[in-house]
Amino acid sequence: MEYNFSEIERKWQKRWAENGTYTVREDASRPKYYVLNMFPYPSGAGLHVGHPLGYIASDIYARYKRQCGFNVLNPMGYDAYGLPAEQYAIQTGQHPAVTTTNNINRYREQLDKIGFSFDWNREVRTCEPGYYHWTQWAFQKMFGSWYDNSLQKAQPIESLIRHFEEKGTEGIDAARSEELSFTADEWKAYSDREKSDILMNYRIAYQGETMVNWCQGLGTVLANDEVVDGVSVRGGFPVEQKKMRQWCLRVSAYAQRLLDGLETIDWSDSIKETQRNWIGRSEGTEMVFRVKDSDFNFTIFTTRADTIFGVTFMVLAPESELVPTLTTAAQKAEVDAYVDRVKKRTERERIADRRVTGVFSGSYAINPLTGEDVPIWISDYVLAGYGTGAIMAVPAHDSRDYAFAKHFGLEIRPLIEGCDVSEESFDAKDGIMMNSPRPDQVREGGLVLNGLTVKEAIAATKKYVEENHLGRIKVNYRLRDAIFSRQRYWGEPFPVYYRNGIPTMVPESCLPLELPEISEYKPTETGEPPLGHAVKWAFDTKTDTVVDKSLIDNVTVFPLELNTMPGFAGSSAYYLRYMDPHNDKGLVSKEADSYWKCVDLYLGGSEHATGHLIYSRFWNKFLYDIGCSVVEEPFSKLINQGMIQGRSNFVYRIKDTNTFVSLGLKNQYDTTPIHVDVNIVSNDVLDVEAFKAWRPEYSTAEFILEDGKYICGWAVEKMSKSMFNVVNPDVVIEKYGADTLRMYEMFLGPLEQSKPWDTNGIDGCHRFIRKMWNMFTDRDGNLCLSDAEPSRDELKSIHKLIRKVTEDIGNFSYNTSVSAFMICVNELSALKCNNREVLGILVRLIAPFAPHIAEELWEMLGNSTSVCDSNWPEFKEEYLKEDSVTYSISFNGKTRFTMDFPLDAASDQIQAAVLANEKAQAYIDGRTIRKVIVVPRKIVNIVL
RNA sequence: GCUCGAAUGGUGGAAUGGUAGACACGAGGGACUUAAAAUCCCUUGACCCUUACCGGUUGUGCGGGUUCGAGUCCCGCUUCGAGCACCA
Repeated sequence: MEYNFSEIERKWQKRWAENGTYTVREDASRPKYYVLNMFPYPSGAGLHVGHPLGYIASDIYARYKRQCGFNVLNPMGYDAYGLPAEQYAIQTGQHPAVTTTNNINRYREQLDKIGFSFDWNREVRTCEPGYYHWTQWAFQKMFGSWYDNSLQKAQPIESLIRHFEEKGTEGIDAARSEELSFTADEWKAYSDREKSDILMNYRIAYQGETMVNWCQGLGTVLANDEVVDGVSVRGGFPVEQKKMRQWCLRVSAYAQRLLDGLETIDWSDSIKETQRNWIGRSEGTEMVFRVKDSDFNFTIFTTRADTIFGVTFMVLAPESELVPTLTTAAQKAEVDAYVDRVKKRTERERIADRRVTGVFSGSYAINPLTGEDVPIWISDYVLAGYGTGAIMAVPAHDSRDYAFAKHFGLEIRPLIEGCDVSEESFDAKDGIMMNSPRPDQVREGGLVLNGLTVKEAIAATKKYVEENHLGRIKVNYRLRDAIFSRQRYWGEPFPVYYRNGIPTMVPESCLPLELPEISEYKPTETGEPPLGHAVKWAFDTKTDTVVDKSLIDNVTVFPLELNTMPGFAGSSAYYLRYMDPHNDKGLVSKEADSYWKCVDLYLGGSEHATGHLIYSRFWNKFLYDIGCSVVEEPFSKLINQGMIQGRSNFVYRIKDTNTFVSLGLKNQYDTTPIHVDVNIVSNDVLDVEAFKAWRPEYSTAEFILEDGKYICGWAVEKMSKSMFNVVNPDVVIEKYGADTLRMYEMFLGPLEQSKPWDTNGIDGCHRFIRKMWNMFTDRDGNLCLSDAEPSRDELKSIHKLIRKVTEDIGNFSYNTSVSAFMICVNELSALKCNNREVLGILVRLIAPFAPHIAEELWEMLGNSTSVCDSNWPEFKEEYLKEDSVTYSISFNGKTRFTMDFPLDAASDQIQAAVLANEKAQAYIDGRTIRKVIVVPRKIVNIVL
């Protein structure tokens, strides 16, 4: 029987589906294991060979865990809302739901061919009402919550209202947008509108007037992680800063917990570091500066309190609320002009042009330690959104302050011994402090830092500032709240209506609030988001139903929200939904959640480090606070699989001809490299006939060959259609089968590393699979197995494999385990092994990697159950034991010869035997032996 | 600028401080074959010695160090990649 992979693979894929082999249920008698991939956005281009890399890796792990006796949850679904489907809809008028469904079907078809162990009964699609019901529900819960800093936990908003009614803001430590202060009586006197506005200041999902990243090209606002270098990640359109009323999520409230949580999870250092950077915790001091000749004072934030004696000016952000207050009449015109100019600049221009600009406000602040007057300047190098939007400038020890001081001719006062500030500032946090003013020059009990190290000086200043009530120790975070509205159609609608302008939640019983049909996917003429086109988009509070907009009377029928939620909304809690995907009473049942708890192994690309992986950690922490998720961190182990890049091939056309010259000879001609479809190139050899047929203009092409072949050049580039380097897994499966594809993708290199797809090595994997197949059958293709006792060599070989593969899967080192399979099969072939027991072990070991052939062979071995339900083979050390051990004998660390010793020989016996050896004497040759080192089972080193 | 990674043959990549280059590709040679494909066997870091065998030198980005012994550990660089970035 020949190895007919297409028939075998079809047969088993069908049988798995029919038998529900991968259906999983909660089972308290078995330990659980939850494996998850980041679910894909089903794009129109379908899968290329890079997509399945992570799925294969996690499928191997899932299958392995199952064979180890775990009840494994390995689900798959689709992140179905997104911009490309909507952009396509704008162009073609095709409903995004239609294109999305088509794309999903295509993905499913491709995925099924690879032989994954997904439980498709648990599939989720973020765009389905049954799913986004719970996205909307979570949003409402966040709206109905505030964050109590003293408990470090989300609380129901009702408890805050109660507190306001009893004590006003007194004694509340809440995460908030702005510091507010009012009494219980004042609270009670506020109008509904005012109360709503005040509560927005505390809610976890809130509406706020904030600076947002507005992208004209996409017609929507974007989150910080969706903007890179001042342009949108999708489309590369310019992004500007604009003040808009938007829904936001108070992610910043969770900054410290998001940071602390990193210590408890098994993620790569680089991802953790990226998240730490993004959260940007910075420990420093807030100091209050009085304004000269005024009752006014303001607060600055600094991490270098020790440099207080080097302050020679202050700087405010142009957007700072302090600017109008601190600008003197004389400076007003100049300041206004400057602020105006800054406002007009887009983020992009600000980044591109970093020339020093600024203007003097006319006012002076008083250094709280020295009493000295320092001028207050305004400049856009200070950001309004960070710290207090105001800084104390120390040009000697901060490069930005230095550049500013040089430009405007301000004083630069060095504070660290031996530093040279004539050319640049000395920013390093080391050295010995100097130049503190003498105690008698400043206020009584003045601070002197001379002679201290920078670190000591920071601590001493902090202490002094606290004790003298000049400010306080403060921790700042760079992490901002997430902007949660998008002016787009293809997303979750907000379950919100506007009761006389006050945002109000539709009752929970009305969820899901379904996305309405619209006639056009563009913004309306009045600039409203696309949902402005929806006719049936008003909320009737009498009947609790969605009704026609024409019925809006603002008495019982109100307009519904026109924004939709961003992409990360639907992907933030999908892992919980997989636990209980058909539940219509809740996101996830208590039982399912307490059984599956959290994702044990999560695989996905590192590009989600500052987006999805922050948002879903935040989202889960919130659900944990309100008792809907049993663990605080959703993903206990994370592996970032690398990207598969394209490997492009080139042909070289001689200028102004239709003649192509092979790589090795191209230097003899003047040539232009041209991308050629990698699918008509094999091992860098061009299929000349296929090339002629590829494009009409090449039908008459001529070739200059080397050794009768046309050799193509190559380069590693992004996998993309325009480079003709996209490889479709279907094509590979057609030619080699899914098992070969799976083995080869793993063999390509370490999972976490990015690497180019290179078909050159795939034959090796395919040969290996055939070779394994041939071990089970004789020359005529008949099954030929022996029931004899396995030989010692066979057992040794197979147990070496058990140990290696078990160890490698644990480390996700799949490329080395594929090698181990090859070695073992070679060894067993050489031994002409056809032993039923040994081959049974081999089949069980390879089942996670190449499940189709494993099932087929497992059946041929006479088993009636799926190999998925077999046990993982047990490793026995005893089979690896040898009679003797070969030692390398080294002299001064250089290996000269080898010797065998009995297995249990003691080191002194070994020493004696080596020294008695003739060869050893030749190397010693009269020199004194200083030392003899015996490394058990490996080496004897004689030091002369 | 700060932070985190990485660097090994023609290529992808292996190596708990202990024989560097496993395994695979490619290349070269051979067997089988009318021929090709497929399959199998041998060689394959560089250099030197040798008719051949045997052998030797050198070798993991660069420079030091620790060690009997370093691709691996320590110190100092170079280059590449990633993240953050007027974040005070």
